Amino acid sequence: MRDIAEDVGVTVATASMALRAHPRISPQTRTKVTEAAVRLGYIYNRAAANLRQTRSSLIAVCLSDASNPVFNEFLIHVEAELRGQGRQVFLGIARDELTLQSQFLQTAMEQGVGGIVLIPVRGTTRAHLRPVWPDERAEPLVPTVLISRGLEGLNLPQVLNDDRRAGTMAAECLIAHGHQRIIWVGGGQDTSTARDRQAGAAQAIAQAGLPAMEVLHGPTLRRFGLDAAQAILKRSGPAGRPTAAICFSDLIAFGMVAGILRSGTTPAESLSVIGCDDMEEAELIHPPLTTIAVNKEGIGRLGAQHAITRPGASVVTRLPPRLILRATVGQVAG
Amino acid sequence: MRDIAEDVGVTVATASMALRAHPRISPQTRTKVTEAAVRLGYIYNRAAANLRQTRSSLIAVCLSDASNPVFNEFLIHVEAELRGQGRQVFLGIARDELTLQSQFLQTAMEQGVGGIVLIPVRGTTRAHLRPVWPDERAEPLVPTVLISRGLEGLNLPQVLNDDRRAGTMAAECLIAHGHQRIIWVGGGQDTSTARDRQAGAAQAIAQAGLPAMEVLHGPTLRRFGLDAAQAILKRSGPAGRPTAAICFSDLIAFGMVAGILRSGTTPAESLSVIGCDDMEEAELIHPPLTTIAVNKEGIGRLGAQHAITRPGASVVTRLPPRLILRATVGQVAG
DNA sequence: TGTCATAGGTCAATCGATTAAACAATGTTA
DNA sequence: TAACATTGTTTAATCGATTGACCTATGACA
Repeated sequence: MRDIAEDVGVTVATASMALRAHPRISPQTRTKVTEAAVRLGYIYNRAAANLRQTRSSLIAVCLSDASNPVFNEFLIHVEAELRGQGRQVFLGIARDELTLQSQFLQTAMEQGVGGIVLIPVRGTTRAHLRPVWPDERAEPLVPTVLISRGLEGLNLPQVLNDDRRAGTMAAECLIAHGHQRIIWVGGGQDTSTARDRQAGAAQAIAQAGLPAMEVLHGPTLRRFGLDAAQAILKRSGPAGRPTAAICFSDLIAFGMVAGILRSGTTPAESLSVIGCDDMEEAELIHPPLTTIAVNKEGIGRLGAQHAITRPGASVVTRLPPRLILRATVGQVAG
Repeated sequence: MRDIAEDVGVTVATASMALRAHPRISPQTRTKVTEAAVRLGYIYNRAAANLRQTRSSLIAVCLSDASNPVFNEFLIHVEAELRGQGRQVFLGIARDELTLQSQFLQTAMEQGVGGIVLIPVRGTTRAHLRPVWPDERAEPLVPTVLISRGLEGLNLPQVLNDDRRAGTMAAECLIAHGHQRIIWVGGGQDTSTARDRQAGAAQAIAQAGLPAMEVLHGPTLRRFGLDAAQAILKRSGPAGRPTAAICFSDLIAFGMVAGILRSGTTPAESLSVIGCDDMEEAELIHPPLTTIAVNKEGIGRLGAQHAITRPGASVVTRLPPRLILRATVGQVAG
């Protein structure tokens, strides 16, 4: 920048203002400055600018875990929105470890990010957010938003899927197809997503007057779904086992579908499967997966916006899910 | 930092040195300073430090396209290695657009990154790298490394899979199973990955004295594989069509497998399929996919290292692939 | 006792940009 | 013609940390 100024014969201040098209600068000098900038191959130092302005165009995005592709789908939309808003992504992957997450938040603050989009690791409490939120009584140091997974009693903006509703929709879909013995596969009690979806499903089943659903908690992995499906199908006779499964996540549903095929049958005829998320591949596996679609783009984009302009207090937004009927839920005979 | 200095009763310079455990500072003052730092909730401003030091711990990582999950698998390993080395990730997703890629490289330089890991968008030339490499005769402004996809004649460090070998291995596997009519599905001429894999396969087929393989180029999408499989199976009688397909990427292979199942048959009995990449789900679909495994961790980690410490001139590293025999390749009858 | 090394700090410049306030030149108004 | 706006630019402080040069006790040695 000094070079430019010298080249044109003005001061650095003028050059700075000229480059930012400040109204106080005459058009002539501005063009001269911009030309010189190009000619000299000038590279704007955003970090220096941020330092002076004590605000930053860098936004931290922390994924609890990248092994579940659905989080990458969120990431894509968050990144798109941020870029559209002239922000940059400072990425962290917490690998489901609370300490990694805290460390990342710490470096994010050190790097001077202007906002944070967080898919929290399971078990996250206020204490783990201390790097961004040292004083409980005040607001976080920078606009911070939780997406996809909620954290209760936290007074933080959150953008979530309406997971309770999603669970209900899944159960209702199965019930409408005549299923009476339904099993819940996957999840656990340690994320709001899993808790809410399960609670929603349980509620719908209770409301329909059906026996309480069996619950099989487990990790969000294809492998778990695959093993679960095979185990269920091994149980003696169709009378002794559920006819349909609600999977906490599509990832598990994919595994179940594969497991069912490996057992030599198909989902619709032996064990109906409904997933949740509507991941990209859901319609492209065989047979195509019936699932509850989560508005990943809506959540990602709104989350990104909230990380830029702090929304009022603790706004919890829940976007409605949508039922996608495909081929893995069959009508119960009789 | 000023607050700390005042609190302890030293100058800012001393505080700075104390926090970095400079030998000139006595243990006593150091502990006093560190204590004060904790007590006052001090947050290290890495950007300011980088500004002064004119070097940065931020490393740019640019993905050509996040819709192919294999790039996310690379990302995970790159991130892990960078974090291990005390660096941070500045992420960009180019959505397969050259302009987005150039824009990202520009912002990366503006942000003052210390290195760049790039999976280049198809069609990338030196001109598109100008933001990082303005002067052709000199080195890039910061250590820059290409991973996964190579760019010819570029005098840049590259860490790649040995794609030619991968293509050869795939073809040899099919040939060993008795296949004579083999079709190539996916890819094109615009990435080194696709070109090399295809060339490797073609070579193996020629060497075996078999008729040249049919080629069906197309986008790296499940959908393309699915449609391709159905189209191939619709051709009149087994005599008139290939008995095996080499897919440019697992993603396409997944689609083909689904398409074959939708046609009411299975890969091993009607159209053998071999993929390339060995994505996480390859072993968890039904039937499990035979594929050529790419050393994604090796490439990701080595790439990350090269972006930190510039390796000698233009080092092109090709990591060897590995054949993973699973269930989608069948023996040809007769 | 005078000289010198050493330990432990302080001073002040610096990285690259931004910005409030001061200033000079020109035009405008009473 | 004197007082005042207006326009375009410069001056100098600032963001937060780092660092080479300089300074001051204290103890060691001749």
